[in-house]
Amino acid sequence: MGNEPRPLRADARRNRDRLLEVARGAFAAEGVSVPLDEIARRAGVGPGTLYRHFPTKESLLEAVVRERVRRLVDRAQALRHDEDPAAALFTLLDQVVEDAAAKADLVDTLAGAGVEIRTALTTDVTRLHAEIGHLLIRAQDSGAVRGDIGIADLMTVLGGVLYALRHLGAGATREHVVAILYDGLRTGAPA
Amino acid sequence: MGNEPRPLRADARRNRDRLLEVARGAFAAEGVSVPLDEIARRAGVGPGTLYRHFPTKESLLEAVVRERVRRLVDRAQALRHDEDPAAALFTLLDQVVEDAAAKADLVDTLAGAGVEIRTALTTDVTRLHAEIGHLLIRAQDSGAVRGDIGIADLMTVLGGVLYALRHLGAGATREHVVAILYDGLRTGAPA
Amino acid sequence: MGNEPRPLRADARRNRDRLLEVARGAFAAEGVSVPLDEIARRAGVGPGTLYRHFPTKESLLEAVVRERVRRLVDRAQALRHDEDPAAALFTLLDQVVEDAAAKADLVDTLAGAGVEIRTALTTDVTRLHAEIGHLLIRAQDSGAVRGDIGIADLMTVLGGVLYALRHLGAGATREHVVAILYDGLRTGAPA
Amino acid sequence: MGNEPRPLRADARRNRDRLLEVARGAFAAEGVSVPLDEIARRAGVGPGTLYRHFPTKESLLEAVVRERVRRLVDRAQALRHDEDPAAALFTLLDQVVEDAAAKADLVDTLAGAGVEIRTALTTDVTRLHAEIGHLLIRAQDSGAVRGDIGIADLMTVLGGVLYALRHLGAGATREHVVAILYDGLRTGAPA
DNA sequence: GATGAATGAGCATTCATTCAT
DNA sequence: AATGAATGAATGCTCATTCAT
Repeated sequence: MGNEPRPLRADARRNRDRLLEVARGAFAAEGVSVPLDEIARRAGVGPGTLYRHFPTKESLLEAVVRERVRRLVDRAQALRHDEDPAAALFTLLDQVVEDAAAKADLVDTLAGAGVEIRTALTTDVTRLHAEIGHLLIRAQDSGAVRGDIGIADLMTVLGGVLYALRHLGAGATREHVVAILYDGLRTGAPA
Repeated sequence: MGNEPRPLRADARRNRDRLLEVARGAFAAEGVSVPLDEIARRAGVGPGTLYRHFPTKESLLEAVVRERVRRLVDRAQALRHDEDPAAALFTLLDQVVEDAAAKADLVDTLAGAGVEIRTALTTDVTRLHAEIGHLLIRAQDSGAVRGDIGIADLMTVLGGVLYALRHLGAGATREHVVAILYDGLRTGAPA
Repeated sequence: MGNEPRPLRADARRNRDRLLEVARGAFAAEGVSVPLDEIARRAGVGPGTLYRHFPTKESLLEAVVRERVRRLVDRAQALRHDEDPAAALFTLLDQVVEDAAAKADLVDTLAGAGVEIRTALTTDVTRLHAEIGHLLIRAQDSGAVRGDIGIADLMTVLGGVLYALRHLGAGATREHVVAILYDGLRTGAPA
Repeated sequence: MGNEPRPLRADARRNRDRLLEVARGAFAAEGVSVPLDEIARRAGVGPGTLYRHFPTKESLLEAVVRERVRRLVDRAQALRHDEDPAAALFTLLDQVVEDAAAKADLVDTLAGAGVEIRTALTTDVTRLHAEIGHLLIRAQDSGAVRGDIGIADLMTVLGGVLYALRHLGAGATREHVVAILYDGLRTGAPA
């Protein structure tokens, strides 16, 4: 196809990496409204260079998010055949939560719904859904997780939890928030 | 003190109401970044008229959010002495959820953290917290709701749920999302 | 001609006077950029009322300025036949300076050049020029005031002095500024 | 420290110069209220470009004024040790007048009072005051200039004269206006 | 390939003027 | 005649995107 990203020159690669790194931090800390000029400045390149690597702001956002999604997909795959299915699910959720807790405005944009996500990301998100779905079903089959919910429900709730974690009110703790989610997922809740 | 907002002229009242209505919808659907000019346009008035009623964007946001908060405070107060404390709490949560389900980027901005909330709103939000806190404690005392969480945890989770409901993924249902939250709040969840 | 301002109703007269009074103070203190709404508010009337009396902002400005000009014309006329022509001139200048010293952005707009002055004022300004011109010529004829300048020069310098008085630098005094002008006008300056 | 304004690219330099030129003319002719967009338009650039060079309106004003002030400081310094102190002072005043005659609403804003002047300019203005003050004292010591006035008086009067020159009434001449100022400054004027 | 200057539509806000009540 | 709500053009400033160097 000649369509795959031909290997970049070393300096270009370096710039791209630095831009992603800076963007990750900036979006996480200040939200998606950070000006691109600012990201370029912090990365020590001109805005034109940023543009060469990411032709629109959205494409930069996408790249940042994709990275995270892929990492989660990897983790989910590693847990695919875990012996304790419920533990596997909660371990992954722990990782998602861990990963996103400190992160930001994009993670929830992503996890929340896929609302604004474009084509390129769809594949990765779909795969993540599939992997988590696999873990969910195994956990449900084991009897430890309630059987009345589907993967879409879980993903939606997860988005909400990520959002909540980024907006922990004074006096609230991550542990409590996560505990409520986990207990709500488990069977054994009263009729 | 003669300081109360004297009754508006009929046409002004009409415009103010229309502006609030449009703003409510616009903020809910598109987020707080909707241009004021756009809100004015949709309400069929000039930007100057919007300004006359709401001298800054924040004041408009505040007015929209305040309306909702006050309604919830009223509802909470009506449940204050309900015979079944747990039922009272869940009834209020139902109402919050109902109210906010289709609504808003602001409600969660509100419930989520109080991120950008100014003086005028603080009072109302504080009162809402207090009322829900009262219901929570009564429900905990009755033994039906887990005792290890505080009002801050509940408000934070609630914010997350509202967020989730606004971003229901395809295949997810409001009932399932809410069920997970409610069961997570109840006692009886396994250790 | 039926064109002269028919006598106003008592309340209208009162409003007009109050508006002029407020406008005088506001323009003097804050400059011509004071919003009309603000002037109306301070006068305790609606902007519509202001508009009824002064159909444009400029017309209000004009009215304020005209008042001052007319008072000066009256004073000049009173000095027309004074026994000491030079003293008469300097007395009038004193009065102009006195009048304008505390005043403001309009006086110099006026005195400076007539730059922005419209038809209605022209007559009054012309009369003021004529009166001061008369005093100037008498003072020149008496030998006390330099003969090489004309009324236009004097008016221009006067505008500059008024301007200077409104912008007295720290450490400068009105007396010194005026002394320089007066001495510059007198004969007897060295060749 | 590598902190000096690195040389601009040729095109940027050209734009910056053109903007300054246009701003100089516009402020001079129409006053400081000229819209920035208008200045940009006349310079043939977008408002963003203006912003790149001058991030606020005030900074543009400052730049325009600073240029003039610095030129005058230079001229004053060249006259510091002139043999004829009174001639030196009047020569500088001539230059100020010459420079500003056709110019500007800002120059007088500057000379007049320092009304709106910010930090960056303060230094230059202070230096100009100091230089003119030096010339004034030398001229006074020589006996040719009246001893009862200070530098603040002179600067204030100078501001007024600049103002007057920009508002030369019909029939008035620059020579007459300046002659009045100069003679007012000289000794020998009658008591 | 990199740079950073230029672009220009867009935003929140202001205010002289008009007009329904 | 007074009121004050509405209008809408205009302003200073921002920033994603484009393009000359």
